[in-house]
Amino acid sequence: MKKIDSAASVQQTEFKKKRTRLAPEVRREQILEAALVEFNALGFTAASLSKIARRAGTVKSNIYVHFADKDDVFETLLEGLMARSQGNWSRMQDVQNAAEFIERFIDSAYASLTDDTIAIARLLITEGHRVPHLLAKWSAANVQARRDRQALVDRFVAEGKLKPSPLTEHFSFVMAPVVYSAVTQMVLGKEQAMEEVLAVKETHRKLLAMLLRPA
Amino acid sequence: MKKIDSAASVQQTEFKKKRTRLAPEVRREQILEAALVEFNALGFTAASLSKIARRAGTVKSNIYVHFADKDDVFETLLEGLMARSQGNWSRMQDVQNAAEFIERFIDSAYASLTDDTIAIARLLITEGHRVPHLLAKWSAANVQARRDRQALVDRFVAEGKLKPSPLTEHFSFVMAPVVYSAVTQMVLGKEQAMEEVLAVKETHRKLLAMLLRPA
Amino acid sequence: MKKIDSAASVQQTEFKKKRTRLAPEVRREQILEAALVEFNALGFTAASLSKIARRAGTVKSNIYVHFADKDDVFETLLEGLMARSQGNWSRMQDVQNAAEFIERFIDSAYASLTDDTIAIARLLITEGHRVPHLLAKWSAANVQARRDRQALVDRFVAEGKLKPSPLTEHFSFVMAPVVYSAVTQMVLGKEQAMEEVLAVKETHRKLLAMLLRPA
Amino acid sequence: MKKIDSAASVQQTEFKKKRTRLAPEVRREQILEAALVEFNALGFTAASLSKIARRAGTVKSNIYVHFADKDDVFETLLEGLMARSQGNWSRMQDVQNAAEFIERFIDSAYASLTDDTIAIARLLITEGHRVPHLLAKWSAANVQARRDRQALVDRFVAEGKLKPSPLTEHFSFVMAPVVYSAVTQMVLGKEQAMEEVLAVKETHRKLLAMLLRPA
DNA sequence: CATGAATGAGTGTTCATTCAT
DNA sequence: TATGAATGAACACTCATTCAT
Repeated sequence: MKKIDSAASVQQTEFKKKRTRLAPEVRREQILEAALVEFNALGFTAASLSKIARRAGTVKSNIYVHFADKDDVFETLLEGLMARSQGNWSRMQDVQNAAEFIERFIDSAYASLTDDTIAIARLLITEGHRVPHLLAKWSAANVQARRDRQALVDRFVAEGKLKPSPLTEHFSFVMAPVVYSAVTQMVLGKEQAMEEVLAVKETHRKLLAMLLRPA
Repeated sequence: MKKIDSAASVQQTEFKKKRTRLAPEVRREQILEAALVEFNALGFTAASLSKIARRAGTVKSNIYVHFADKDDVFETLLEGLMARSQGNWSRMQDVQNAAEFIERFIDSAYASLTDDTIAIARLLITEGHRVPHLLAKWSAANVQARRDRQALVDRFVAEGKLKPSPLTEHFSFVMAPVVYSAVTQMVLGKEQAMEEVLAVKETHRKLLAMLLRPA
Repeated sequence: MKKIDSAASVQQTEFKKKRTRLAPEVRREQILEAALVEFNALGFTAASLSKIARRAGTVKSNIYVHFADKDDVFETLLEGLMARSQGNWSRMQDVQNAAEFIERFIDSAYASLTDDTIAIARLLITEGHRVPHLLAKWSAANVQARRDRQALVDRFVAEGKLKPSPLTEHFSFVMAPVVYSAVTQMVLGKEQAMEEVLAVKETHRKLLAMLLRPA
Repeated sequence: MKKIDSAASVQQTEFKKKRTRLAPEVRREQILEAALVEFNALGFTAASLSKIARRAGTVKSNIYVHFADKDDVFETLLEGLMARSQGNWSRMQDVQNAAEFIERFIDSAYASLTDDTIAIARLLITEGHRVPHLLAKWSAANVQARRDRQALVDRFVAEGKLKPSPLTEHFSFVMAPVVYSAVTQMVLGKEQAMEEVLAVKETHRKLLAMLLRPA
């Protein structure tokens, strides 16, 4: 069985590190950071605590000082990522017209395709079933966010800022090309996907202009 | 560590099955079928050959009679799935007008969101890095397919059957809502995703009508 | 923490043994034999499967081919020992008089203080709570055996072969010095306990003569 | 592997206790008390210092302030128990006759079957090999005690208070039913053993009356 | 082609013990 | 004296893989 390495495997310095004592929050953060890399590269099962520990500059057993078990590391990680990755729609509240709306949306939506977001998305797809409660939470948060955005759009439509269309009626649809871009990145890698993602982004922008701008 | 079970766990028949000798192709197929279920439910690493074997009605070591190793099972599986899952665009060659084009596209695209397709997509996302050569192959095939479709669309546009727009210029964009639907199914499960998927499909249909129908 | 070795620790021959394939019953028996030694010397928790395996001439993982887990090894072992260690009272059925009764009883009772019996007794005391169902089974078997013996004694008393006394009325009491001897062996070891055990045996014999012989 | 819990598991108070500084002797005693419970319930190896510490209201590492290591805790504990558990034969010095002798003996012997005594007995049986020096010490003390009692009995016999018999000649034999009762308690638990223990006690009393009362 | 015994490398987890504060 | 972070050595258990039958 070919072994798949965790992307850039950890340095194998021969020096025996002295035991370094860190504040728990610091250690936790380091471990979570390492866990993100490993879980994301290999998935939950294939990722090993020893490697995570080594990447975090400590040893396996020390992980158990800070987390209950492997699941706990995973859940804590995913929870943190989720909290951080709440889309930022507050900036859309006060747009003046469709052009501005589109510009802000496209910019922030495609800017959110960072490594972290891709990571969390991938983990949700591949390992979401492991943490149904988190999934439920995330799902609920998403439903709410979607509702908020829909309300916002409805208001803009009522105010005549946006043109009504099937899109404004079911506005979560607007995320489809963003998700599509994310998936492309997941499968092909950031580099390989770049070209297509940029093309998608531009097409997305143009189509929104067509669809949303009042006559 | 919580164990995640392979959905409906394998029958535990108490009878000791006599050794049954099958034609190699049959056994291979049985094993691949079982492998699909397990790999899809658990991912490559977490899936175990014993369970696959049991599900296929044989024993672990017999897998090695038919495949080189676990990777080989996985690759063979993915290769087969890919071959089978080539979208069917041949039926679009002879459409007479935009309405027909849209209808056929929407129908076949959303009909392709079967368990199998979702399975392969998920495996590509989660374990694609394991089989870079397959990924490359699949990627190349996709690029070609995209090109073909683009050519088709270009022709229809030239023939006046479809209205030119940013969408017709970058037609792979049209797959975004389908991919979005697939991802929704992956994350939420078929049941939970149903509603949103149907809504997306309808919105998709309506928007295509707006965008593609010549004036 | 001082390590306590399993009595005579296993030979450390440097030769890499070829893999030897044995009939499952043979392997099982070898493993159980080794397990008896280790469990008896160290107790359940302190005994390790690797050592048991090494002592049995195989490797840890092979134990899992033949047993479900450590508990299974333990239970199977204890069950086997119990089955084998049923006291042999059948020979007492046809004694002609008190002298013969006493002789046979003393002989067989103290002859039963073998290493195996001591081992099982010790395991019952130290680890019995681990296998409540076995304990219950053993307890039930003992109750029954005690009843049988009591009935036998009652008959002999009725026949005038034995003199009635508080002892004949509650005959399980007769085992007390045997258990006492067993415990002495457990605590002091066979060698150290020998003297006391022999003295107990003789005193036991004499007292039984006093108590059971009809006037 | 089933986990065996320490009977009534330790309180899980959520409050973070402030560090409380105690006089060393107090802490030691608390730790030993907790250790008795845990060692007795689980045996030496299976008992864990963290649980002992938690039960003692402190933390694992604090144990090392008061004891050298786990073995030290165990030895200290056993030593203390041994010192405390010396049978009380001083009250037998001045008995006037066999009846009184028997009464006092039976009462104090069976009264000694407390949880503590059972605990120490069990620990001696299960873990005695861990502390050979203590075992030797205990053994020597026992030999001496036995000799003292024998001397006492010899005197009573000479004084005509007790009737000579094989029992008076090898008087340690008299402890056999007590040990038997202890073992019954160990194996079956206090509750389950009660009935048999009481019966043994009465039979013991009656037999002593028969054997020791001068004609 | 089929099987099940055998095995080494690995995993998550626990635990006694150390150390700096 | 008290604490909690750190660590290495173990352990039970799993699994892909091999091999003899």
